[in-house]
Amino acid sequence: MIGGQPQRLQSFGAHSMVTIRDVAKASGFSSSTVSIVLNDAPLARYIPPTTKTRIQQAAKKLGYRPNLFARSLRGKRNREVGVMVFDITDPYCTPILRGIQNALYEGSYLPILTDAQNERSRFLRYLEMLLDRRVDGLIILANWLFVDINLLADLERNGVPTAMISRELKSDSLSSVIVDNEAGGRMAMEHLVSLGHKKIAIIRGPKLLGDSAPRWRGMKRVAQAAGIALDEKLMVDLPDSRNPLSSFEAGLHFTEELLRQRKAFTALIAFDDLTAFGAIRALEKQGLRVPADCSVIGFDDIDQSALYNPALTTIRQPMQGMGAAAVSVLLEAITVAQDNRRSTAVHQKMMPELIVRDSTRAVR
Amino acid sequence: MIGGQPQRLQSFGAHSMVTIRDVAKASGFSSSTVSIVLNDAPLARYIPPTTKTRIQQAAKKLGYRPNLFARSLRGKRNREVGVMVFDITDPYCTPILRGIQNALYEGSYLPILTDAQNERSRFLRYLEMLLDRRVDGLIILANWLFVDINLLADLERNGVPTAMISRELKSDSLSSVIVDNEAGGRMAMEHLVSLGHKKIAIIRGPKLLGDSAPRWRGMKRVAQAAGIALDEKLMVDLPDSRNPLSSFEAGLHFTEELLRQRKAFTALIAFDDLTAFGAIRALEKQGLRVPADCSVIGFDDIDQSALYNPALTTIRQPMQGMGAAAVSVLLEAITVAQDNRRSTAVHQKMMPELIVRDSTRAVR
DNA sequence: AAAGCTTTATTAAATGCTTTCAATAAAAGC
DNA sequence: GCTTTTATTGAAAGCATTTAATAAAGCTTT
Repeated sequence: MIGGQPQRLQSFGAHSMVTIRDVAKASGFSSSTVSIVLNDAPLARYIPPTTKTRIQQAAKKLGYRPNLFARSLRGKRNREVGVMVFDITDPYCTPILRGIQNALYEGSYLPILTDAQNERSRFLRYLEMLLDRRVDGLIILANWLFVDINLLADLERNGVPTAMISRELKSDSLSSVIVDNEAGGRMAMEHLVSLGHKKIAIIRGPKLLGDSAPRWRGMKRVAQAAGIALDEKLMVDLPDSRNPLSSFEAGLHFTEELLRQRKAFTALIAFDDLTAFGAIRALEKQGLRVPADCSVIGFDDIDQSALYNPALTTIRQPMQGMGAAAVSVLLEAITVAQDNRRSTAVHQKMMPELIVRDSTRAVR
Repeated sequence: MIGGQPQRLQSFGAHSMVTIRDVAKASGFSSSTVSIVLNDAPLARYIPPTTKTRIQQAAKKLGYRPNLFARSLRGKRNREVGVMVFDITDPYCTPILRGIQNALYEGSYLPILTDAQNERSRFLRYLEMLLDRRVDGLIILANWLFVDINLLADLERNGVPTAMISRELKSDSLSSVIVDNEAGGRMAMEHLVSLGHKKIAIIRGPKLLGDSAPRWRGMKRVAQAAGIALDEKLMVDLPDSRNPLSSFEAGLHFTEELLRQRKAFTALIAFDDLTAFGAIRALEKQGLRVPADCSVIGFDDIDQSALYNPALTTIRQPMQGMGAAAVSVLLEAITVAQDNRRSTAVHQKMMPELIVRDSTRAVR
């Protein structure tokens, strides 16, 4: 036989360069047929089983793997999704990423992860890189403040299907998945009320953050309904700072402030778990025991809250679920976009859950 | 004009389809010239500035972005790196990911993140997907047990430049970056010894884990040198289990065991920070205060250790640095591979650092 | 000043690999 | 004998990069 291919060890070297032509040659059919068979394209209907198996076997023997560059070049899709995070060190991200990962895996998509490190310029640079790569879609984990109007406009303009997690959106081209913050606020307050607390300190979120207001609203409603007068002196707002690691420091600082005022309180609602940790640190520093002298409740239920000392009572966001939900919304949008239909954005709100642990207790 | 292109709004839709031809047409040169100019290829030397600027301006005006599929198809490189993690919820990962991300960013590479969720099958599937995508390189964060011989062989065979973090390797095709575990063990023990502790409990790592032995060796050496007799009764090994979240539970459980034996100890060295948290929980449950009644020291310095209650004394792994180091080793290997030179693996060992916080104290 | 050689400037065409459309050929059905 | 259905394929398209080739201009040399 002239020009016989040398036997080659399967998959030696960099996923060796077996092309569709090689399979064609080896099976005795044209590359068109091979492509049709291997992709089970519509035309495969006309191809007899014998041919199919012969091609499949040849492909297998050679260890053929289609070149995805070529495929994407032709087919305009990628099976890659850009996942943009503002600060990957934020423990809030991790379970969401897990959820995203997992859901993408089901759909055989791969995530390109970018971590903006809270820098706007990085975010934009990454956005550019991802669009250059023609990702099929974008998931944005807006765990930070400056997802402003301009940014949203940029995102809407690029026309890539996009789902945003943790930021309430009205857009009808960008989808969103958020937790029901108001319900969460209610739950926190209800829990404390049910334990008999009346003098409740509250560390509210930064004004600029969309989560802050609804949580506060939820708390207020419940307090009102229970006939509890919330004391403005027992409340602070976290600053609109940009460093989330400082949540802890902020909790520490503002709790110390509250203590300094010597206005008594028996419970404290923190904006999130890290803030709660800070609050606990401050209380213990003063010699106050949690929960004996003061109950503390957080928000999020990040992984370490269960391990904290004391284990933290908190409002759990279904983070993995939110990640998964974002993916499913996105994949839907992607298929719609691929059919050139205009997709309409979905806005999903998920229920939080009260997790009672050891940092809250009935008032004495 | 027959068949004239309809005017199309710039960058409308998905990063519109401006090709190099369009730039060629607009600038009045051929696509070859455009390519040469825009990439500053060797031949650009012969191209006069006037031409260059004309082309650049045209490219800019049209908002031309080269199609990376086409480029990768031709050039065989991707500027994507696969980052494989065994369990993204392990807090140990996060700072490493940050380090990787950051270093890749400098080199204009993008990471595809895969989270094997401690399942071998997922890992293999992901490996396949990444190789299909012809990533330029692979970074593997081996923060879990079963990176066994077979797996390593698989990795060596595929021929893609690879750097492994946190697993000691002898391979001369796979590079590795690890912490100097023995030094870490020494530091932990030295610290306790310097505080006057003599009765020291130790929760060692799982036998199967490469980190365990050297850490233990380090501790032993220091104890020996200081004339301290380590009591086998005060030691346990973590089980070779597969769920890392159970680090905490394991710490809790084994510390309770130790306490049940009623063998006195004034300090405890935990295999890692999560184990230390568990140990602290167990001690406090018994009414023992940390560090007043017992000092506890961890290993890793994950982010939450500073926030823990009490703030944890620990041995810090330079996690961001390790991530960055892995990237730099990898990028080096990638360029070598691209020149078709045979790359030789690099094995880097980084120094840990003692971080003294509030969980250790001089013995009474 | 003509011929020959370099250097400069530009491009046509080939390459990378797959998918898909239109076309052909053969077989089957009426 | 003519239309469908079945089976297969050539060629085009997708887009950028690179090589080899061409063309023009600039220098030497005799």
